[in-house]
Amino acid sequence: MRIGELAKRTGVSIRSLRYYELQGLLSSDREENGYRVYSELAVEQVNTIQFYIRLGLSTEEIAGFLHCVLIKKEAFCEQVLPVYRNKLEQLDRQIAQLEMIRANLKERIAHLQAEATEATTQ
Amino acid sequence: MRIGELAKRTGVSIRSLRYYELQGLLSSDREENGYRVYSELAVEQVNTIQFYIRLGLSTEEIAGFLHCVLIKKEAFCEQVLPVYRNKLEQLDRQIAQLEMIRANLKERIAHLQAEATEATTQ
DNA sequence: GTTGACCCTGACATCAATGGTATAGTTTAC
DNA sequence: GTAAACTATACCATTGATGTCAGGGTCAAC
Repeated sequence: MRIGELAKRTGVSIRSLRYYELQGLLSSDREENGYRVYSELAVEQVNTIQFYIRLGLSTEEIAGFLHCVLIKKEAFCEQVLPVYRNKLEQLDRQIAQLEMIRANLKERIAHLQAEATEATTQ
Repeated sequence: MRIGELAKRTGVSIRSLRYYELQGLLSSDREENGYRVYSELAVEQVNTIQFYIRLGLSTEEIAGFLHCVLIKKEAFCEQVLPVYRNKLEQLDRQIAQLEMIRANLKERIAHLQAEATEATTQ
């Protein structure tokens, strides 16, 4: 199939498919006219890429293990777990930071509301 | 004082001070030679800007109420509370999304570890 | 009169994935 | 044989605050 069909069947834009290729996540053969040609497997492959992207991984991180995952089961790809653990730590730090900001913000709001009430009751 | 001294006294880079000016957060007089000149008040003003930035607000959001906050108490600036509430909602959404990703990731990790144990005990 | 420490503006780079646009060649359907 | 639909590459834009560099003034001390 050509890129337009792959885009339709995966729900991923043509633009993104070409980007994945540039990032080494997806390969294609070419017709004589230069058009990209994909096998049926490409559909599953793009779905797999999307799965990892939704898991919060960057294309670069995915590139580190995608090839292995496509030919073996994920559990047999030793590259996967470190990436997962790394991302989890990163996520924990991000969430902690956002929660700290959130707490500060709530405190400010409560403070402002208290002052407003005070002004009203005076 | 000139920009270098303001930078030292606030811990904010010269680059950022000029950026704040561009965003309308900070103003300066100029010497005849074009050098920026700041009053003592600028130190506190920059600290105030930093305070809001650490609270997760963008320079654009800060610009919406900074002028008022600098001359009145925050509680008397009606522009502040909506920005806070808005940011809080946004933060809640962000955190919820990250936590969903985190949960998925933990599940994947647990799954992989279970498979690894299985393989060992076989 | 020169060195070094300041200051100025303007512009590009960063990070990441995606959208959009321009220009041009190819295929398909009528 | 032509119009519509598809594909190709190449490039710019987005987001936001900051770093960094280029090229050039200014000023003080020696």
